[in-house]
Amino acid sequence: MNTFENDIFSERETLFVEVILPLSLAKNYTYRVPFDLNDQIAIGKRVVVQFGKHRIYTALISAISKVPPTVYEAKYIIDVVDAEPVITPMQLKFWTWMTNYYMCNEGDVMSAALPASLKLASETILVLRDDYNEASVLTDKEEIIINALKQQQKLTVNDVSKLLGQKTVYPIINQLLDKELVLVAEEVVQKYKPLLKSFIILNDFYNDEENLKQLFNVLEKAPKQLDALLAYLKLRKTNLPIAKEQLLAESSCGPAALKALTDKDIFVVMKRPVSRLASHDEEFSVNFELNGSQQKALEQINRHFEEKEVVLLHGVTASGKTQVYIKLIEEIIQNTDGQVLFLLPEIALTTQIVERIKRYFGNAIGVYHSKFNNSERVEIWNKVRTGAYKVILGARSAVFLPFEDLKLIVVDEEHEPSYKQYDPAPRYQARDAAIYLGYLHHAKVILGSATPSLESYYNALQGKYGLVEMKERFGGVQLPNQQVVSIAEETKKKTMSSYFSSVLIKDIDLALSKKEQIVLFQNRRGYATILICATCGYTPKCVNCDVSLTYHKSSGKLHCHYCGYQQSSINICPACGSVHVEQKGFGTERIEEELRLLYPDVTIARLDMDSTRTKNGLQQILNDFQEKKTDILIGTQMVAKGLDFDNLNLIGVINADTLLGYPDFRAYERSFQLLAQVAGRAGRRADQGNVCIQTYDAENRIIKQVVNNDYEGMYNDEILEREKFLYPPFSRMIFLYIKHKDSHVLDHAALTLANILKGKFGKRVLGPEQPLVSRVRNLYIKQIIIKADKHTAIQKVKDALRETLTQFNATKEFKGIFTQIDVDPY
DNA sequence: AGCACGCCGACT
DNA sequence: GTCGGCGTGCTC
Repeated sequence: MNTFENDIFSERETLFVEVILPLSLAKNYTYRVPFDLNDQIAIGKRVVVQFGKHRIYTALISAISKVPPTVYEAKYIIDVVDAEPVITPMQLKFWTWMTNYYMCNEGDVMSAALPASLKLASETILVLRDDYNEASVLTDKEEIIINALKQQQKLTVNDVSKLLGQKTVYPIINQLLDKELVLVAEEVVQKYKPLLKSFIILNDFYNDEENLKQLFNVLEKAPKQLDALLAYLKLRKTNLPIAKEQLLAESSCGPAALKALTDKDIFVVMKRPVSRLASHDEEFSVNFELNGSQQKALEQINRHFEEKEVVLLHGVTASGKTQVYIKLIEEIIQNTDGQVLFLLPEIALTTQIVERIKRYFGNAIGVYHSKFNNSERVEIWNKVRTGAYKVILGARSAVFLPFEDLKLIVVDEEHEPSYKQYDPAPRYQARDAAIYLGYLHHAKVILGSATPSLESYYNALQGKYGLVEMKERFGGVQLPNQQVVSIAEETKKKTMSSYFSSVLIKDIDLALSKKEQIVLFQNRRGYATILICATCGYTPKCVNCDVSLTYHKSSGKLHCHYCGYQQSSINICPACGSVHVEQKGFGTERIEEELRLLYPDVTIARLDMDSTRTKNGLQQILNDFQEKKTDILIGTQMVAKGLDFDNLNLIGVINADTLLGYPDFRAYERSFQLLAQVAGRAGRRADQGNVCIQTYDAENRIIKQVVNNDYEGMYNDEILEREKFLYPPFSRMIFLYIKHKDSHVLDHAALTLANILKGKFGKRVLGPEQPLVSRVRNLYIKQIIIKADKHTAIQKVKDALRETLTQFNATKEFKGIFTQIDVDPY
């Protein structure tokens, strides 16, 4: 770079950079580059810029130009943060695609993609001026600030606010600035600090044999120090750096002796950054054999990969898909230098599958998910970038990692709804984004599921994806024996014991007698769903949202699951004064309680969002179950995901109807997937498992298809419905949410907007409708749906929609209206 | 996302 | 009068 031409270039040219700010802004901003930074800027590097009056942000350079902006004067960038770009050109392409496809802002994508620590924090800081003039006349408040500054050198704006006990402090600060008493210093803090560890090195002087001998003589009188030296010399033979605590552990000396040696300059302490991540040094052990159907599946996948980019692996539960993935990954990392991305639903990442894969790939594997703290995430980020990690196991956000050379992407449980991000923007579907990421890297993509999403299966049948089926369970284990129990019938015969049918009770008794474990599934957390007054029908509702409050017995409070609002429970109906307030509906907590009454001597645990809130809560509950400390585990959807227990042979579904009744075109597909997934947990080892599904609607076709393991039947029925009503995969959907605090203003705005859109897109526009929850956090919500059939150019629709919204938002009448777009809202 | 500016009601 | 609340618009 240091050619003669470049030097001229860097001194003479005035350059401008377009930057992405980590904010939800509709466009990017242009800054001017000071001459002395000219040779440091590059696309993908971060720069420090001032944005607005006082805020300092780290922005990312997305383009460099020599043309100054015409309508405004660009501010200078303050500094360049990185020596090398942190974002690759490939990642920027990926961001651009995501911005366009999901109709969000580049800043949204940047916020989602970068670990928080790579975005620098800024705080506006006040300092006393050097030439501070004591003689100035001060108001009381000014004096408070000045005195505080004298004591502690610097204050943030926030500090001042607290100090004075008032919110509006800018006028006062401005006065101080005007009087030339204080200065505003912007301090950008790098949040990420590598973990430093102390290492001990012997002063080079003593590497000389003679000098070392003399040292031994000198240390005769200090046995502890001598011991430390001997331990050091012994450890040094391993040729590994010697950590301070390691030396302390190896020798009988204490920190005092070590300090003495350091003070005498015999030892030198060096601080070096080390990895925060526990490393797994186990050897690769990949010598397992695939069974016949797995081997066949592997061969078919590889054959499809010769001509197709994406293959759908449809394998029944417990068919051993994971082993097939492992072989595929192994082929990549043994034969190439490339990387593999293995996507999993968040919940599955904390469980056994991760352990299993770690066992095979040891140190070359990185795990990335939301429970890691920032420092850990940056480390993983860097290791992906340098190629130290060959395999990355991650939840949906792992698609943003800086892959160098991606060769294969595995999307396990590809039908999982958790691959979709709902809030905030970017509202992306990680499975679909992964396919695009694969396209960018020329990597192959494998989608795996026992119950593929209708779209993926449709794409496979259409020949867009390769299709590979595995219909045998691993080790020839039979599919569980599934039975359906009609709650209606048992209620009539009065054979129900609270929520449990006589059939389920019998099964539980049998399993307990055989010392087998049981999982009961209820798709609802909390104790009772709602409280209802038996006299007048009053139900307590959330003050901010249009939903009934859920009663949680453990806290004794009513909770809103949408905004987190809580209030104490009621015994007396506030509407009519009646004391007959009853609980209606039942969640996991209530089932646990009822079950304890029936089985007082049995250990029962509960697995749901409430019982796993703490960091290790989930792992603890799962470990207890694994170690057979728990007999019965009651859980929500969480129990359906990726759990694999040897001794689990009975699964009870308390009430399958709650799933089926959901007013959504995907309700049946989702119910099938969930029930099949739950049922698949039973009997994964030698014995045939048992599944007992309780329902009011025993004749429902989905229930029958679940019992018969009839995925194709479900697919055929559903795909006809989808075609008839023009739902995906026969159309593309865009949801538009319109929000405002006043319901009348909202109604009017939504209607107007819908009419504008109908004028442009005709009958493809549906609504405005009232969504299921029509008010959240004090904002009323309306929904407009755009359904574009397959022959519509979706990009044109998006362009037109964006234009319409820009115009709409600019209309005076609709200024306060808040719109949100969700592309592919599923 | 912040933060200033402007308008409005409340209170020393 | 000033303080604080909230709505609105802007940031290269």
